[in-house]
Order: sequence, then structure tokens, then C-alpha cells
Amino acid sequence: MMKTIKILLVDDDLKNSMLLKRFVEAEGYEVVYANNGKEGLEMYNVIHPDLILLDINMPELDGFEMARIIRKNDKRVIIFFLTDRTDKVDRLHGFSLKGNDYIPKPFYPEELIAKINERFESLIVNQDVEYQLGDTVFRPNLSSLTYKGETHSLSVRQTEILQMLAENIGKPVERDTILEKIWGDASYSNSLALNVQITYIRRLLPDPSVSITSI
Amino acid sequence: MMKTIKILLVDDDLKNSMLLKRFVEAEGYEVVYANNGKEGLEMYNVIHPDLILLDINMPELDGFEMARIIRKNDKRVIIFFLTDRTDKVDRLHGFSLKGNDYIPKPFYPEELIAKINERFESLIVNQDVEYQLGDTVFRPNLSSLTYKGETHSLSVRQTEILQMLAENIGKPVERDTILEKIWGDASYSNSLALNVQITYIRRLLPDPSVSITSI
DNA sequence: TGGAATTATTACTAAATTATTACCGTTAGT
DNA sequence: ACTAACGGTAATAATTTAGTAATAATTCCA
Repeated sequence: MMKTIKILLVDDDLKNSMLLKRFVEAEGYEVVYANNGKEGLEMYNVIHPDLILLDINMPELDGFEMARIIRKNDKRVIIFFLTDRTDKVDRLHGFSLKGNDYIPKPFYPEELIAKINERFESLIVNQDVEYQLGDTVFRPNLSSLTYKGETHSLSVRQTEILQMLAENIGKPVERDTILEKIWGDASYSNSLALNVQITYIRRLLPDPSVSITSI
Repeated sequence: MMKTIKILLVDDDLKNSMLLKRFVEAEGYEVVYANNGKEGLEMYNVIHPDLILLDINMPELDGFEMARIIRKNDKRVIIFFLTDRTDKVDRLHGFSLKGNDYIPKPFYPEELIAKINERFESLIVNQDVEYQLGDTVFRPNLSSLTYKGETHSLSVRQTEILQMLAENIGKPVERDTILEKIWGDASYSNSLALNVQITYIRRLLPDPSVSITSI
């Protein structure tokens, strides 16, 4: 399970933006839209995006200004300027503000997607999700359980199952849901296999404050 | 002291290329020029560039074809397509060949420079990197491991692998990621080769406070 | 309460994965 | 051309995994 990558789209052209938004979302990114620089800044402070698609010509606060403000405190976020201003000064201005790319309109959505994918290719793996289960910490990406300093590692199956349970902590998860999602079909033999795996997981959870119960 | 970054410029337009070459060289990069794809491939094999500026329309062997051949064995080199073909199919084709950018002509040399600088910014900063692995110091640029005053040197392969692991210390790195990035494809036989290299690296890491584990 | 259905536990096994060592062809430096 | 290092293949070993099977414990109702 990967943390979704958040993209902030700032452009005063609502119509085209909605289209673009849908395109990018279809690729699995989370897209938040802002209509101008001022609104963009507000959204930026709320969602802390991983990438900003930034139009330059905008009322209230233009893209350059917005980028300048953001870059003062955030060197990490990736900024793509999207604009139909194509003159040299502007394009270079974009780079001098530490924009990471400058994409002149009109562009093909696929092209933008390709550029976005390229940026996040390496980041897509390796997220740092953690679940606190009682006094035990479960790290799906490390396939590990840590309790009282002791860390045990889980097999992939065990990790898959425990992740489903951890995501729904407190709530019950249907047997068949687990079977469908992990085994692909809810056959009887798989159900038995699940029992076995649950036993294994329980054995690795000596923490009395956690328990897996069946209802 | 930083390793110079090598750029291979492949374009059949001699006149413009010489101009561009000078521009890029003025920025501190080492630029090697090739007049067509065939020549480009030869130069590629000689100098192993860090980045390739690649024209598409060329006699002998076009840029797409050249990129395809190179990408078969080298996933790491950065490829920028430079071209006046601006139609959609071509631009996307460029990305599908794992080109890292597609820059339509005409462009401003400053803009290209900005894009190049942006790509190597992290490398330029990370010149004399050292990784502290437990009580061992790993210096990728020296291909060396120092533990208790003893320094051992690593082979290129071992350095590449250890660097990937060191960059993600504490986090797991996908086998396939390593294989893709270093070997170029995640075939089974390469996977076995990786096992061997890991064994070699472990042998050079007698420090009990460091370990490479598979999960 | 009794017995069927469900869930738990343990032991066992075949397959897959990872580790280690030995060996070999290629390459670069002398 | 000799040598050493390198990076890989091959053979084999060790470990891990995800099941099955056998058996036990628990739950649920008529």
C-alpha cells in the first residue's frame, strides 16, 4: 500500500484545470485544485503537497510570486510551471526561482503525466507507514513487529493480513474480504490457511494489550 | 574536488551543436560531441556519460533508436531528447523510451543549462559523501569501507549496491529496484548475481553493528 | 445437552528464496 | 603476454515460506 502523492494544481483556468485534474487523478495521484495564487498558498499550507503545478498568469498572486514565497521555506517540493508565456525571460525566471520544470502550454496531458511519473518513480516505494497496536509497532514496509525493544519479522502473507486488520483497527474485517483480497478466492481450504496464518501472527504478538479476535 | 560530469551531445547540426557545446562547457560540464547516432553509440561506450543530449532526426541511426539501444543496458544515464519534432506521438515516444525529458527546439541555451543543473544539483552537493554505517564509514567516491582504522576497497558493483542500501538506511530496498538500476533488468540470473555480490559485501563488513538483511 | 460447524493449534512438507563457495572468461595495467 | 581483479555462472547448501493434514478447542443452536 503506497502513500498517495499529493499534487497541488494552481491555475485560474477552471475548465482546463478540471480536465487536467481528472487526467492526473486517473494516474493515482491525489490532486487538489486552487484557483489563484492566494488560494494556492492557503491550500499549500494545508495539504503540504509533493508537487505543485503552477500557472504563472493569475489574478491575486501570480505563480512566480507564489513559488518565491514557498521556496523560502520549502526546498523539497517539486514545482512545475505551466504557462503559455513562452518568452525567454519568463522561462528562465521560472528556473531561477528553483522551479523544477517549465512546461509551455499547450502540452499533452500524457506528457505531463510522464514528467510527473518520472519524478516520483523512485519515491513510490519506501514509505514509512507505522501502526500502533497496543504497545506494539507494526511496520508493514519492514514487515516487522516491535514490542519492548524486540523486533520480529513477518512473512509477506502475515504482513498482508495484519495490514488489513491494522487498517481497520477496532472494527471487524470480514473473513471473505481478507480471503478475496489476499488469496483471490474465498475457498474453504484458503480459509483454513488463513486460520494458520492468524495463529502465526498471534504467536508473534505477545503484547497483552493487542489481540486478534474472531466474531 | 568534484568528479566532472560528462555529457554526450549527439546532433547532426554541427554548427548549432558547437555553440551549444560551448555554452554547456562554460557551465563546468565536460561535453563530448557526436555527429550521428552511430558515432554517438561509439562515444557512449568510450566515455560513459552521465547525461546524453540527443537529437532525434539524424542520419545513420536516429535518436530514438540510439536511446533504445542504450536503455537496454543502462537505466541510469539521463537522456534529454532535443528536437524540433513536436507532434504528440513523438514526444510521448521519447518518454516511453525512458527519456528523462523532451525539449523541443528552439530552446534557450540557458533553459537547457537550468534543466541540466537541476538534474545534477544533488550530485554536485553530494560529492564527498560519507555514510556512517554503524561503526563503519562508507565513502562511495573512494569505494572504500573504513572500520577500526582498517580500510578496504570495494569494486564498482559493490559500491553501487552499497550506495543504494546506504541511501535508504533502515528502510528496505526492493530487490528489483536494485536490479533495474544497476543491472538494467530484474532477470533471475541477475538476481543470483546480486546474491553473490551481497555475500561479498557482507564479507567486507565485519562490523557487528551493521548488517544487510533480507526480508 | 449433543453434535455440527467453525476456529485454533501444532506438526509436517514441498517449493521458493537466499547464501555461500568454487570456478571461469574478460579486462586493464604493467 | 602475464597477472590480478572483477563480475558473473554453476553447484550446492541453508533458510524461509505458505500451505496441507491431523487434531483439538470452541461456538452455536435445535
